Amino acid sequence: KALKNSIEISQDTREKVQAFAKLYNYKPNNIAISLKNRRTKNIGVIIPDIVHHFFSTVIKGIEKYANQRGYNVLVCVSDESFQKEVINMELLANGSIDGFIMALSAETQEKNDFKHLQEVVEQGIPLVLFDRITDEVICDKVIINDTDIARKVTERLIEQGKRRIALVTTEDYLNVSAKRKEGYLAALRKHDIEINDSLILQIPYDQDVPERFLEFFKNQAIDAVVCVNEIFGLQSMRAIQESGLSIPEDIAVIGFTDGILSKLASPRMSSVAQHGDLMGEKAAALLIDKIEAPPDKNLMYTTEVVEATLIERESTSKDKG
Amino acid sequence: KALKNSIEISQDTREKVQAFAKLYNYKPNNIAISLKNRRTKNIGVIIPDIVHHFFSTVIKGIEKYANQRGYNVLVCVSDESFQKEVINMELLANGSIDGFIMALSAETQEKNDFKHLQEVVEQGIPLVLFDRITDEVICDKVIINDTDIARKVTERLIEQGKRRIALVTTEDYLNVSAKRKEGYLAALRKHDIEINDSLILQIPYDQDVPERFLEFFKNQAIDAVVCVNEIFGLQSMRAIQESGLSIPEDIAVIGFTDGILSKLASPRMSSVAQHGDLMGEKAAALLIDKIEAPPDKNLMYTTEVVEATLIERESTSKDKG
DNA sequence: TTGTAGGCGTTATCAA
DNA sequence: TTGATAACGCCTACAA
Repeated sequence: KALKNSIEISQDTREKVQAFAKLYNYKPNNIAISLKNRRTKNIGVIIPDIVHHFFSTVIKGIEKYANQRGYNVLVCVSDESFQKEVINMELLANGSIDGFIMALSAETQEKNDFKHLQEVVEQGIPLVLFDRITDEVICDKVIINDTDIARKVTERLIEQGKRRIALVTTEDYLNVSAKRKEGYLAALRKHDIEINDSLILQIPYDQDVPERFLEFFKNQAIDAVVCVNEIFGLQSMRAIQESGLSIPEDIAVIGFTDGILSKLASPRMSSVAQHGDLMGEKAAALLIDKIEAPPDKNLMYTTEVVEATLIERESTSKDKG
Repeated sequence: KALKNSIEISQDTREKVQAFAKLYNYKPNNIAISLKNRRTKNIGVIIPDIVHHFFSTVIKGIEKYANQRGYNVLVCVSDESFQKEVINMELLANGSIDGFIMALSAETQEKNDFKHLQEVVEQGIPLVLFDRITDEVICDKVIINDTDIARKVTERLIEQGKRRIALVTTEDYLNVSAKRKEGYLAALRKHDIEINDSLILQIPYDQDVPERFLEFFKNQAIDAVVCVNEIFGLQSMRAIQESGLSIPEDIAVIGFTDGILSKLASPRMSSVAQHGDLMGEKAAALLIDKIEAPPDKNLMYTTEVVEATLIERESTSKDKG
């Protein structure tokens, strides 16, 4: 009490106690406090890969917000592996953290197995999913309007007179890619443009195959391309340039994830900003609110949608049509 | 004991106890174990910025190694701020972690104030510094051979017939930049090339000023440039290209941090690989060894040097002079 | 205003 | 083999 300046204690005693504490360099032990309070003030974050700009941006957002509210962030990387995701969750769920924020690994999405998540939810541990989510787990979620922005972006290209618009994407089991593809198709349909499967290039996640890009752009007439991430965007740009075509005159390019790559590409790449830091902040806010809410009021789950925005740069022409 | 299959317990009782534990979904509480054992199996990592490719690579290495040895990783971002670094350290030092791995914030290096580190060391908490280190704190360290590789890289350019070699760097208080500059100067001296201050462009850390690059390359004869990081490398390439010069014929470019940016630039950028993942692993190994060593054997401190390597790509010519 | 006891979930120790 | 008890460091309730 003296240390906490309680008014129950005489000024005199307080000073003495505090002086003594300083003298002996006393610091309350977090672990003991955690044990006592049954809360650790740690939040666990599990992401597929930390080296990707989008995910590190999200972590930064989580970290920033969580620190403000007195929480620390425990980061685990699943490395796109289902098994690592499960192991990491089990490890942290044993009392190391007060709640989880996570994006599903590719393998988890492929297998469609969410038992580990269900279990955590049943144990009453708050969980927030972001970006790579699933409808099969009921919990708070933070996503961007993937379908919508992909549709808008595609329509923007159509407005500019583009007709043979390609899509470079990953495999469909990644829900974000699937949604972006949906938006792309919707835009084409709306404008009565024939859908052509040969204009869709599907590359397995994180596989490095420059030849496929080159082949794709060399062998057919394309006047614009939408890529579901930054790396595909840059690889497309390179392939286009190597084919002797110019950007944006011959082919316009739009990518997703507005990171450093987009800004420093030449020409600078138009890109959909996913606002990872904002997503991180929102996810952390949802999580900490749930953690700190009285146990009875924990029944409502929200899905927050962060509005993605198209940043137009030199890889698309600025004029309307 | 029954849960841990101790032979002191009869087969019969063990089975009963374990069945019961499963039935009630019993999981030992990490916090209580931590309190009892006086160790958390957590390691704290404090870095200036997580969005930089180099740092996220290091985290990945730490994370990977630490997990293998049963440790979790608590990440804090100092955001290049002295104050945040201090706060984060104090927060974690109160029993949340068994040891620290960190790279100093720019501000800390500028102020040259390391009291918070000294304190932690005095408290007996193991500490490993990497990349952004200081000689004033005695602890384990992991660095790359900055001076050496910068010298080699510069000499490589000289071998190729380059004479007016520029350097793009940050302010000198960042020890890595200072060392790289030293290596650059050493190479010039060794080959009797006059040192010209106007060939050194110094940009404050993380400041975005494309004009300065343009001005720098436009207004003087330069035939090669060494950049202390990837971003400066790309900005230089862009400025050079915008000035109508070609890479590597007119100006050869070499960057540091061999990340995605280097690989996806056009032309692909030659770059010094800092092997962040390896640095992370080594740092984690040093730290965990110290944590787990008997308290008397904790007197020797090592500085591990990871050999940086030059990855030659299209932004420098392959031939020798 | 101050001191003491009990408990958070483990594990180690010792007695039964 | 088994069961009881203390201790890790803190906080809170209650007694003095």
